[in-house]
Amino acid sequence: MGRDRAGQLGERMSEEEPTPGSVRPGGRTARTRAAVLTATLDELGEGGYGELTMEKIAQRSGVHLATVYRRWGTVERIICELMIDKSADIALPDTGSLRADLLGLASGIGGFYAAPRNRRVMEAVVAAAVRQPYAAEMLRDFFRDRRREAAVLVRRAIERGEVAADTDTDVVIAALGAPFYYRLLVSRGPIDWHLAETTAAAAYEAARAGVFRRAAADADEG
Amino acid sequence: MGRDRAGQLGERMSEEEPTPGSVRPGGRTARTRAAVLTATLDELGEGGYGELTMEKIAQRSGVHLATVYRRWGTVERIICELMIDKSADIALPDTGSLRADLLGLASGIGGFYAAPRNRRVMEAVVAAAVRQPYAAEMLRDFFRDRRREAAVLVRRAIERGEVAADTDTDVVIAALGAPFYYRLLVSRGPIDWHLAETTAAAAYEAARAGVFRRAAADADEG
DNA sequence: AATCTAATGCGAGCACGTTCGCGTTAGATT
DNA sequence: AATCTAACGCGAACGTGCTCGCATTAGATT
Repeated sequence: MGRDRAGQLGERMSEEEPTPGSVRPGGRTARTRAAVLTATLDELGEGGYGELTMEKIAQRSGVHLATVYRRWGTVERIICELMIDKSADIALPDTGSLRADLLGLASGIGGFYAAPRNRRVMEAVVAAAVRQPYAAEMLRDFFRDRRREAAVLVRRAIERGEVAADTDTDVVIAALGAPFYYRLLVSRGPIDWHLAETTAAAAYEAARAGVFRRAAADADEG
Repeated sequence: MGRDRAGQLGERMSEEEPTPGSVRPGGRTARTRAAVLTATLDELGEGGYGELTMEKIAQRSGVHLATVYRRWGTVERIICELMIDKSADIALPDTGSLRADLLGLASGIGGFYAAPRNRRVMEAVVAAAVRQPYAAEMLRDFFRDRRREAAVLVRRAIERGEVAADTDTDVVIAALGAPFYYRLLVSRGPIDWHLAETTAAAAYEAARAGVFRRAAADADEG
């Protein structure tokens, strides 16, 4: 694992100076990394992104401030690495019906963000993405990949004939996820079971109605 | 004056010392305010939230840095005020059918965020909300109010008998809005006509199917 | 086990954001 | 029009975030 971390995070175009920690990923370096990421997660759990500073991370982790700056440079980079690291794989169900699969995925997402700590990490990543371009790229790519993984649910439904063959799988998954992030970032309410249930049902009904077909958005009505 | 500035810039709970600009809102004060908000909007349009600083705002607006600090204290407060100020009323259609009304509202939202400048303001507000509690409150309340205004579309549909009487109007509007903010903040792609069309159709089909009813989320199927 | 050097610890120094006190301006009041 | 004072302009000073050079440590290599 981790034998070549070059190009792992931000934009490293010029082939100079490997990121500290990328050449000797063993023993001490790994401990430092773990200590910093753990400390960051704890700090985020307590105060959130607004009160997160490099100094607090350094103090809590026991790693020297200059070391933290050398390896990550900004709190945003640490947050990005933390998210990829936590990358809590939300289980992809396979029940045999799209409706149940979507509900399972929705409850997985809901369960994940019901934990305040995970919610804080997500908030921090989004805020970081607004401020730093590389964080925005990371966020975009990360979620694109996750949607691609989840798209298999819809492909199976297509094979079963539950939804139209030209259904845009990515859009279905995006439609399933969107309400959670709206609740998380905009309306800022609790993420509960009702949200998961409603969201899954809405995505299902829309998909069944052919709303997400690639060819025509509104094919079967009127 | 200036005998006791305690608590001026922070959270203002205690009934002391009015915010600068609130006592004499006329002439010069109004010009200063307008200059700062305009400058902030321009700065956001160019560099985004990440490169927004009090000093840039002061320089571009021609207002002295100390004055900007005294009246707003943080860029986040300026951003909040800017958003409330811009409060670009997205028109609420009244076509006689829920489907067309939802499509009209969606295209209104889509058209608004298709402008990079408006998109940047929204991004900044969300980022600000993650960092500062009062910005989070403002954001939550602001969007709650806007959803309430838009809920009339759904109420009319209920009266016409298009959807169930116990349909949760707020949830319908939230479902209509969510995909835009997901696109805006997470998947970070362009906000185009197709998104508006798909989103409106999805919300409509789900509402028709009874997904958003208050009593039971999944009433009419199976 | 001896050697090499990436990674870390340490503290000084720099830069920038932020605050403060005081004098001035201009809108409001009489 | 004379007076009052909130709001503003100005520059100095403060604090914090961030960087840099050097010594030390410890993982990797032979």
